[in-house]
Amino acid sequence: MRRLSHYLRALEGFDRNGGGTVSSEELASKGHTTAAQVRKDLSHFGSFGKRGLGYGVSELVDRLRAILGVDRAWRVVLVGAGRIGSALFEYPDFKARGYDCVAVLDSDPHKIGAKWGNTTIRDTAELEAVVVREQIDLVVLAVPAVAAQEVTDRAVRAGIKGILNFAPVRLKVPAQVPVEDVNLVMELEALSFRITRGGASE
Amino acid sequence: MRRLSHYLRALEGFDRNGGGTVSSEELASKGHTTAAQVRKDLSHFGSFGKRGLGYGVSELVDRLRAILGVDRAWRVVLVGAGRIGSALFEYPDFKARGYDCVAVLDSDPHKIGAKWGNTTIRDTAELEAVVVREQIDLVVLAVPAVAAQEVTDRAVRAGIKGILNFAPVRLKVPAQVPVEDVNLVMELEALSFRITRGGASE
DNA sequence: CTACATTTGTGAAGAATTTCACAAGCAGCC
DNA sequence: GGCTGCTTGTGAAATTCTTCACAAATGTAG
Ligand SMILES: NC(=O)c1ccc[n+]([C@@H]2O[C@H](COP(=O)([O-])OP(=O)(O)OC[C@H]3O[C@@H](n4cnc5c(N)ncnc54)[C@H](O)[C@@H]3O)[C@@H](O)[C@H]2O)c1
Ligand SMILES: NC(=O)c1ccc[n+]([C@@H]2O[C@H](COP(=O)([O-])OP(=O)(O)OC[C@H]3O[C@@H](n4cnc5c(N)ncnc54)[C@H](O)[C@@H]3O)[C@@H](O)[C@H]2O)c1
Repeated sequence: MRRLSHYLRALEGFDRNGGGTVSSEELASKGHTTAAQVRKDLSHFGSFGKRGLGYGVSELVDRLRAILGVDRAWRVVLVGAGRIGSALFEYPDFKARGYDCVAVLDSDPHKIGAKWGNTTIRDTAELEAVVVREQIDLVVLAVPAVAAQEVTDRAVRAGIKGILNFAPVRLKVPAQVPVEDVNLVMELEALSFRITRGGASE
Repeated sequence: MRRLSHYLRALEGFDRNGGGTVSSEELASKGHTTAAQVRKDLSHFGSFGKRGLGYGVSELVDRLRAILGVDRAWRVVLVGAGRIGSALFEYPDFKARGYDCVAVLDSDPHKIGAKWGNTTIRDTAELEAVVVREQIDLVVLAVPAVAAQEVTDRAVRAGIKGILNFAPVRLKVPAQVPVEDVNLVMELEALSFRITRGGASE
């Protein structure tokens, strides 16, 4: 469920404002759903929250973190030190959420050996070794489309647990390895689709 | 429907390989759905495709382009010439799809006046003027979260038609203005969610 | 022209998701 | 303790999305 992430985001806003509890109504108003939806979603994972009061903010944050798996550190390798790769590498929110970019790989001899902060860009040839030695959980794939499948296959064989893919191709992976695709062109197409047909309907 | 974009992507692969027609079966195998789904989706917009044969590739491409609104050029302004902004600006697939980044704005005096290719970074203060004068359709928002709502409000007032938002906030907009959010942290959370619960289930 | 092999378009069945509605639980107050 | 005012948790209804199944169309081959 994608909405759980939204709830977590919204809750963190409340947390800072000292509030002790939130009602499903309040949670729904952020994160654009209904109160009933919020309750259904949460009840699906257990029943926290006190009747008559609402949900304890910090308790619910902890629960959601556990459900989403953000209550631990994830070790990430970035493959492809290009434009998108560098933007992602420096994005502070990843680290803040426990996604630790412990290695950066590229195949371009001009880039290998360069330093980004304290991190040295290494050769993609080391992928398998890095995954195993550094106990990598996730790959962020920011290589050109033609290279994406090959890198994927090698990462999967090395025992990676999941892939965030920016290349506009559908990766073939075994069913146990989840892939999330980010395709910016598709987002723009969704926009123009919604504009050309009148319906807004977020 | 997000799947239409996938169909278009898949079709373009076929197009180059000279093929005259595709069956719903073939389209389904790429883009991970079923043949029935493909037919339902397409029939919802009219009935092209010949029984016994399949869909004419180039005709279907044209139809999908029209449905998605990619059969025209979209004029885009990029607001926020930071790390993500620069990656997006240079991303060739946007232009290839008809999304033309005709202006780049930023509020940082050190960046204003710099050139990216032939494009000069201008002051965000000019936003309204640019939207009107350059007939901008879409805003790509790549500014820090705190600035996002303000830029949005101004763009909306200036008559923007849609927003692609990279800032991790839920923008308040009138119902006629569609917003697509890109939130990379949420993608990673979706990954770790799927990993921690066993289910792959793309 | 007729039989045949395909593949679409679509109503109907089935599944999944969302909304409704309300009993049950909790805190505060008298 | 016994009301009162809220808010959760959750079956049941409603809605939306997906799959099934098959008649209707189209090209081909004999
Ligand atoms: N730039 C964007 O805004 C953007 C947006 C969405 C998606 N993407 C996608 O992200 C990918 C990268 O885009 P980019 O703009 O950063 O491109 P880029 O050319 O700037 O960077 C690609 C990097 O990958 C490296 N590389 C190539 N083959 C490799 C391999 N086999 N192993 C390791 N590294 C390899 C290259 O040396 C280069 O450094 C592309 O698939 C692109 O379609 C980019
Ligand atoms: N870097 C990433 O990989 C990444 C990924 C996802 C989302 N984001 C989001 O994208 C946004 C930008 O991230 P970034 O990493 O590019 O940050 P950045 O700091 O590199 O760039 C932000 C740019 O916006 C400019 N800016 C600030 N206020 C402005 C205003 N009012 N008008 C116009 N320009 C203004 C700044 O001068 C700067 O150039 C943030 O909201 C961030 O959360 C970034």
